[in-house]
Amino acid sequence: MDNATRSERSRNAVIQAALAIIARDGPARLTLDAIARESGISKGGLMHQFRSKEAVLKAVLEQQIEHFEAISRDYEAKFAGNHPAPHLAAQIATSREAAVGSHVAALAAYGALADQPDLLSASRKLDVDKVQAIKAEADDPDLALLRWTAARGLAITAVLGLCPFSDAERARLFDRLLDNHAWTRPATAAKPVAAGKAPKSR
Amino acid sequence: MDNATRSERSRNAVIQAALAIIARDGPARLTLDAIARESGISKGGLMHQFRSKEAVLKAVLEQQIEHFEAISRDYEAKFAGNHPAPHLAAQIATSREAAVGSHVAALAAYGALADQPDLLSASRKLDVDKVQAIKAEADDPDLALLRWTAARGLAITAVLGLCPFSDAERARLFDRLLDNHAWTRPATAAKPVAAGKAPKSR
DNA sequence: TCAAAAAAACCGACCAGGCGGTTTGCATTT
DNA sequence: AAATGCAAACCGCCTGGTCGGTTTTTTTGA
Repeated sequence: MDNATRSERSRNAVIQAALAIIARDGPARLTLDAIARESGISKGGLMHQFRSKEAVLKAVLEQQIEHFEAISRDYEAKFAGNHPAPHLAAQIATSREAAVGSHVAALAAYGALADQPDLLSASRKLDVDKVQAIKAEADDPDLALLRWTAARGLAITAVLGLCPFSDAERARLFDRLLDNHAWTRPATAAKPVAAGKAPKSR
Repeated sequence: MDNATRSERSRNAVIQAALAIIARDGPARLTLDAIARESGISKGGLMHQFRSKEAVLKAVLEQQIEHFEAISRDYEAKFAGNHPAPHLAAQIATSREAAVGSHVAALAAYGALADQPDLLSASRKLDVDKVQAIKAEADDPDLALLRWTAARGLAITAVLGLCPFSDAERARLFDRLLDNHAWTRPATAAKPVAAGKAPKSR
């Protein structure tokens, strides 16, 4: 087998093994030996592909981020044009996916955050862009941001097992968040409540 | 010194030490030896007061939960009577406090969640009650829940360092969440979007 | 074209340090 | 004198990471 694809295969097996362990046993049991065992690769091989455990974590996180970025892109494409606020809708829909899927993503983040908080800076950076897009397209930017935040909160709490809502209730709330004409800007509120920043021109 | 108060003092010192370590070094560095060192109590003494590390974690979490419960009660008292939705307002205000304070609370939760997810069930149980109260007092229950969720999300992401907003922006969003007359129910939406559950009588 | 050599992928035993927890012994309360 | 609170040395396990050696692929150069 080709050398490059060999490495690729191994690295991939490692990432999948790590995700499986996190999903099955929790982030606390994600050890290098466990990863080696689960992936069928020896520890030496594992350490050849990833210099350290942190490197493995990083790869896992990047994979998960890319996974949800892809979903996000799909929704963006789907909503573009025929939706009054496509970016917002796409992000809410993506959060909904994160909330229902196997909760691996944030549990991985969890494990990472405990040791290396900066591994998540990448994710936050992506969020900044999305926030920009949501603000730009919004009639009432703060309202849009809050809808996004609510969706985010719903997803994170669900993944972390902190969500006090039933599945049905959560689904209903996501629907409401997505239902654009349930969120018309109240006539009285342009409302930049005292907060230094000058209200953006638009 | 009295025996009971001596124990009390020690237990308290341990909890404070644990919080200090989490805030300063992160949850990963919260070891029994570190707690003993930081609190000035020997490891033997520590293990005499707490049977295991899990017991320490539990005590720390309970302390933090009580801390925010107290804040919550204060706001409840403040808003009761003179506010159209006192419970909701109180919870949003409490979340705001959590977002600005030192981020110890959720980092503690973090450390706990990695090993013992059930330690947080207490917190979730309290949330269920709050959700009930918010629903009961609301004109548009789902809207109220979403405002609560948004506040929650804002707080959690801030604490975890995942919030893409600036401090000023976050403050503005909290203000908006609290501003009750910016959240009138849209005329068109009673809106129980298809979701099995019959709309509660309330 | 094809060995030979270099490099890359891989293996699995090994190790040092850190960790949660125990034990033994002593001082102070009850 | 019994019990409680505390001290400090100690223990075994687990974990991340290393190391010498083997196999497989790639490069070299005659």
